[in-house]
Order: sequence, then structure tokens, then C-alpha cells
Amino acid sequence: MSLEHAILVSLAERSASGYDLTRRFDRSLGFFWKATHQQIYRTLARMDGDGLVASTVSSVPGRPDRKVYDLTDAGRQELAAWTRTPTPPERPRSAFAVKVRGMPHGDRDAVIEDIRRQRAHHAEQLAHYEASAARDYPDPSAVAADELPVYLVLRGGIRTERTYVDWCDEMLDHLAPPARPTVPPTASPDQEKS
Amino acid sequence: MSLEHAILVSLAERSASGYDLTRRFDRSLGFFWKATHQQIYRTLARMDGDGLVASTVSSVPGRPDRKVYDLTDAGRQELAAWTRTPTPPERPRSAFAVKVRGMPHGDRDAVIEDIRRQRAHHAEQLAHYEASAARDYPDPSAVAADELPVYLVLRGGIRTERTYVDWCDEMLDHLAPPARPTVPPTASPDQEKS
DNA sequence: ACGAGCATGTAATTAGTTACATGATTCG
DNA sequence: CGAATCATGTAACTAATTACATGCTCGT
Repeated sequence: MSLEHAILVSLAERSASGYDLTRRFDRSLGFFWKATHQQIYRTLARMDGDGLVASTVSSVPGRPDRKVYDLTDAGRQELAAWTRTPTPPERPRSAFAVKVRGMPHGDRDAVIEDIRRQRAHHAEQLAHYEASAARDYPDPSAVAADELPVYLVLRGGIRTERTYVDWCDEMLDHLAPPARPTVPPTASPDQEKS
Repeated sequence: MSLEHAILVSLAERSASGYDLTRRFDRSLGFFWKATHQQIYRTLARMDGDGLVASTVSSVPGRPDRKVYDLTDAGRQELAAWTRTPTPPERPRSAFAVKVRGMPHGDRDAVIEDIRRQRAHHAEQLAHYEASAARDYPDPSAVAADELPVYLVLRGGIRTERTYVDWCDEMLDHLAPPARPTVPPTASPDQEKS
């Protein structure tokens, strides 16, 4: 039930409507926890019922009404209590790794193509994170104490994406070594062990 | 519905009972896709109904009966077709990153403690992967072609775990520098192997 | 005789995804 | 006027988790 805690963290940083949260889960927070708007509205409604959050309707004339949520004291307590519980080990779910392993039983070229696509995706994500870091933290040795957690999580994102890109490159080196497209030396599609 | 495909990959490598699969999902395959036995039995039953797998009961006297599953032709086709579809971008689910970000609104020391725990967990996992690699692939430049995918996925695991450990160290450097005597962060993954 | 491990399942609950649905405002 | 974005939801379905349940065998 961790979406609940992700919402608590986000609301603790700043109050928001369901719509605001949806956009946050598409950006910074969403790099580490994805959620769709349906999930968010439903969970928010339950949390309201449980007294963890409270909403006030903000009616700005000439705009649709917004239900703006805030943490209640119970919500703040729940969040603090959660930080005191050990994080359970994450259960990996990498369809990509499974697919690479399934390569011998499927379409080799298609999987290589998929690795290229995956590499491109993570390279893009990495570039995005690094741009954020350069913009928001030009001097990493002088990050303000209250911004440290956000900075450190961003650092985690950078490290993770870089690792992914490097891994893809390693795989491509093994599976599709830089071949000269014009003149292949020998027409042997099979790899040989040395 | 990717557990289905993980099962197809595993059965393509070697036929197995539900129990066998459960153990595989606790070991090698499970490093990239976790599943409990309930999930596996249920999914296996559905796949049987869909004609992707077929079972034969193996009765060894003096042992409980086993339902041993194999891929059918339809299963092999489905697996091959799956390798031809692009892997959708993975949606991150890192409760740990969310908790780090929630640090300012919770118990700082408890979160630092959690980072240490997380570091220990991933260091252990890393050591395990590196031992496997050293045992099974003593000469990485001479990995047999048919073992390449398994090797490359293991490499991904090693890279991922090392990154995690390094990230934890970076966080601890920022959050609790005096508490740690100088421990080599990355440098030598000393392998105390037999 | 008893506990550990083998082997297979059902049931109930919770979480997540996909599809459907509505209405208002702003910009071109 | 039509498309895009803001803003909020319901309903149906699929997947995942947790708890419960059974019976066999092997070693001590």
C-alpha cells in the first residue's frame, strides 16, 4: 500500500489536488513511483475516508473547481511512522531482462532491436536527469540541507539510468559487434567460441 | 501479463513442475522477476487451459506426484511472438526512493538506518552474483554463444547491484559522514572465493 | 513420533490497469 | 467552432498478496 505513502510524501511537500498529484507523478516523483490518475483519485478518496488527508474546495471563478488536499495530523503521524519502518526488499520485475534471456527461443534480431530501443529510452531519461541536476544543483558540494533528500534521489536516478545505458552497450558489443555493413569478412552468422 | 512470458522462457529452457518453477523464481530467474507459488500455480493452470503448456503426471513411487509442464507448439509460438514485441518502458516502483524523499517529514535517523540496511542487502546480492559469475564464467571473453543471454542478464544484475551500493554510500557520505570509518566504497570487489 | 522439506492447491483481499464518461475553459 | 488542456470521477477487469489447507516422505 505504498502509493498511499508516496501521496503522503508529496502532500507533505506541498498541498495539491488530484490533478496536481497526477502531474507530479508524471514528473519528479514519478521517476521513482508511477501512478495513473484513476489510482490517485481512488486512493485519495480512501485516505480522505481514513482521515489521513482533508480537502477544501477551491472555486476560482472562470475555472473548474479543484479539491485541494492537505495532510491531517493523523496523516503526518502516519508518514513519520512509515519512515520508521524498514523498507522491504524490492521485488524485481524486469520484463526486459526476461526477454533477453528468452532470446535463444525467439527472434534474435528483434531482441537486439529492442535493446537499442531500450538504450535510447534510458539515454534520454539520463540526459533529462542530468539537465535537472545541472540546473538545480550547479554546485553539488553546496546543496542546502533541506534539499539534500531530493538531490540524493535525483542522484540515484542518474546512477540507475547510466548503469542501464552501459549495460545495453555491453550487450550490444557482444550481440552486434561493430560490423562493417559493406564487406563482412566471412558469411558466418553464427558466433564461435574462441 | 508478463509472468506468463517469464514462465514460457523458463519452460523453454527446461520443463518443470510448478514447484520447480517456484524454486527457479527464487533463484536465477527470480533475480529479475519474482513470483510466489500461488501466482505460479494459478498462471500455469490458465496457460494449460489456453493450450500454451501441457502437463504430464510423473509418478515416481515413494515420492509425491509431480505435474511436469512443457511448452506446446502454441506456447513456443507465443514466446517467439513476444520476443518480437517492443518491451514497454518499465514503471519504476521504488518505495526506498520515496522514503528517502520523505526524510524531512519523518524520522531522519531511522531513514539513515534504513539506507544502511539497504546497502547491506544489495552488497550481499552483489557478492552472490559475482560469485556466480566467477564460478560459471571464469573467462568472460570465452562465453559460449548459447550461454550469452544468461551471462548478459547476470552482468545486468551485477551492474545494478553495484550501482545501488554506490548510491547508498553516496547518501551516507552526505547524511552521516562522521559515523562511518573509512570503508572502501567501490574500488575492489574483493572476492573471497574458494 | 515429529519436524523439515516436497508438492499442490483454494479463498479472500488488495492493488493496479483499461476503458468509459463528463463538463468547463482557452487558444487559434 | 474545434482541439487541447484542466479537472474529476465510475466501472469492469486483471494481477498480486496473504492466509489457509492438505498430504506425502525422509531423517533423527
